[in-house]
Amino acid sequence: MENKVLKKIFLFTDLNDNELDTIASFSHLKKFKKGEIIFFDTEPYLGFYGLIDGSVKIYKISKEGREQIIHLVTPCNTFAEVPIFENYEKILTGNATYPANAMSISDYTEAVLISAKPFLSFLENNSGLCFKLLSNLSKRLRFQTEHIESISLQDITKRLSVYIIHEFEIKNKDLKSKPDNTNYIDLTISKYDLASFLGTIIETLSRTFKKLQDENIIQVHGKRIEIIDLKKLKQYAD
Amino acid sequence: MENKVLKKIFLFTDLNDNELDTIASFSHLKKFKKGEIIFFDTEPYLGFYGLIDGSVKIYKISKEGREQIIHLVTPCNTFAEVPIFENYEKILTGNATYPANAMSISDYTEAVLISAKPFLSFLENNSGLCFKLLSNLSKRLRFQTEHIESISLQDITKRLSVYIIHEFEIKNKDLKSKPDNTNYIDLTISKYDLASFLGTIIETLSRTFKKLQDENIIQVHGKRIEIIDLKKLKQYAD
DNA sequence: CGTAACCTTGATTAAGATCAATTCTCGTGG
DNA sequence: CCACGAGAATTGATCTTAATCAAGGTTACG
Repeated sequence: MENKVLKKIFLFTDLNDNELDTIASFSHLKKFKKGEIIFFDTEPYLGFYGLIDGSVKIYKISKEGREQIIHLVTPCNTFAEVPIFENYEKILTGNATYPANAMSISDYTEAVLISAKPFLSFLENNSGLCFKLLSNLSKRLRFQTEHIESISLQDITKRLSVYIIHEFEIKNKDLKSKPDNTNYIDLTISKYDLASFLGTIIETLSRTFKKLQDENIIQVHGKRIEIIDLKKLKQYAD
Repeated sequence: MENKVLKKIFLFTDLNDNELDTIASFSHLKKFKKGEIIFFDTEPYLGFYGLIDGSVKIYKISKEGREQIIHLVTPCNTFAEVPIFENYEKILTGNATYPANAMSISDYTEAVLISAKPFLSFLENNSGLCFKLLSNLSKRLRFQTEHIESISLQDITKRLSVYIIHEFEIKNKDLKSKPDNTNYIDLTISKYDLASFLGTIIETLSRTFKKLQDENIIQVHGKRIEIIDLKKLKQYAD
């Protein structure tokens, strides 16, 4: 694998070619089609992933078959790092498992699998990387704290409003170079996955979209959500 | 502050006296009565805490006043480490805030506050500590993943059963030296807090206890929960 | 152009929240 | 030692939100 692939991963951007070579020696690129499983939460842990292209959902499934998305991974980010540091013994003996399921949710997903054991040795001599990992996990933790709060304390209208506004802000940030006068977002995930991310089911999501549309706050055209009344939407989001 | 106090904190057990002295130089002990606030989620971030004695709840509150406990802290553990690594800039400029609220929930709580900035400098020269922190945050992350799953996908009977069995197992582990033939647990938190931890309210918790009691699975005497039929309880917990 | 995946809409149900009224428990001071 | 009062917990009646069940419509793509 070429170093420029590894370098895409935020965690590795500061590494030099030598260090990247080392990591490349115990990593390999994997490709997944839409709907393909990357790992199950019962599988023995091999290592963590860096997402190069596409998107991935990390999720849990109840006995009844309902799904809750824990995390949506975007390119250049890593996932499934948690087991590496949880219990060193388990990594060495191969008794660690993944904390949740992961599935590719875009047509072409490319991810680098980085082996746990050699990565741990590498990490011992690289405190900068350690700090970056601490930062990654901390951000994830903050995000999950807010996810718990949202699912437990807010109704679905609020959760959806927060999501739309958040996506809208990300889009504006990306486009901040050119003045942007668009008033819509394009959903990057299916409505089924959006429902699961918000902790609900697709029927309820559909009704909530309709409710916001009936109140002239948004206009839904397939995957495009036009924001008619940002102020009212923000009121719902608080 | 004496080093033996700091040494109680799991994160610091491997440090030598010299290192402990350094940490002590930018830490100080604080005491809280039951119900006292340790920090609010709006407050500027000063540093993280190591709990010496008592117990602490980390929680969020909705606009309507409903509370969701994110995490229950037990002695020897740390809390509020997240902001340190999230955004270095914000720490330096004093713009970081706590991720949630923290309140003492036992009569006498003692906690050490460790200042963020000097701790970060100290950490740069101590990779062992870095690894321990990575391990701490990873465990927390795993726990929160399960918390999200539980709140979103499981009904309250299951959540309560899981909690009781978990507490029972902890108790048996602690007592594993002497053969233990007790079949009860004593709640270490108020029922109000238990409800909030399980993502519900006290009335519903009360009804769920009653339901399990009516089915002859447990017997509730105040804070003591007698387990009559562990097998059935495990069925509910799955 | 046919089929499967995706999405919407309606009717009904169920779990748990809310509101309200008591009761229980326990620490404090008279 | 008892009485008081506050906080904690229970119980009942009702309401609300969102899940479930069911049917039909749309879209996209080979």
